[in-house]
Amino acid sequence: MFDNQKGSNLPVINSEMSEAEINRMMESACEASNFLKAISHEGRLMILCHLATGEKSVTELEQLLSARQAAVSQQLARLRSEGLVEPRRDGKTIYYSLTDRRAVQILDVVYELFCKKG
Amino acid sequence: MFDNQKGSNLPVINSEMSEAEINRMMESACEASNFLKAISHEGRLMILCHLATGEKSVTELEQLLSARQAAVSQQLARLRSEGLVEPRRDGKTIYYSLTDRRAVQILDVVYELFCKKG
DNA sequence: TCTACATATTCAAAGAAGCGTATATGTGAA
DNA sequence: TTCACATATACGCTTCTTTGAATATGTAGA
Repeated sequence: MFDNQKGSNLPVINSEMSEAEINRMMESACEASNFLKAISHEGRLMILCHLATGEKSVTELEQLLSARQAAVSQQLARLRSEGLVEPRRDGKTIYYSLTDRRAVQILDVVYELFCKKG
Repeated sequence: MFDNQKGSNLPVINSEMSEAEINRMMESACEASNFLKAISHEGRLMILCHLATGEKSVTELEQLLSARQAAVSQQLARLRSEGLVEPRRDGKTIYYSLTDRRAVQILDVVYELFCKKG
């Protein structure tokens, strides 16, 4: 039903692909699934959404998410280790901001698909 | 850095939002994260990619993924329960196809971001 | 220096996810 | 009906993820 004819730009995967091409594809799938795992967590998703409107301190995020300090900090650590966010220290507080355009692009689509529907 | 000024259509989340709006947003985030969890698995991601080129039988998918029957079947069950794929029986074999345009759209972006880069 | 505050890290416990083996279901053909 | 094939499900096991509690680090100010 929703296949390539319908405006998708997805690759055609066929049996003529070389082993090298298959391997590259598997690697990409692995990379992509790690990325998706990083953002497929309600709290982390909300953090990314909030950061999309500009940098926020950890305390601000705690309040916005009604979550505990340790939890938010851990979620930020995960996002940091995936290279999706970046800390900036100003005195005692640390501000986080998005660093990865991929996060923004996916977020855009996700928002479009899950938040704008009736 | 990557905030709304940069072409993103993400919502501005501010303190003037009503509680109802916040709740709706939390619900959407939950729904979205379930969806993302469903596709953030290397095997399921590959299944979706393969189905993007047209329907495939379970046996075909087993071969394409070099995975065992039970594993593929379980992954399909998960995708089915999320409403992302749909089975069609023809005799003894069952063909799966994509049913959710959201999967295709996300896949498109993911492919763009993870497979087309240098 | 000591204290308070903001954030990070560690670690154990709880929970969820994925996998393999075995078994069940459904279908067509003999 | 019986058999073989395609697929699905159940169950136990292992591994990954998330969380809370406690503790550590880093910074500013007294």
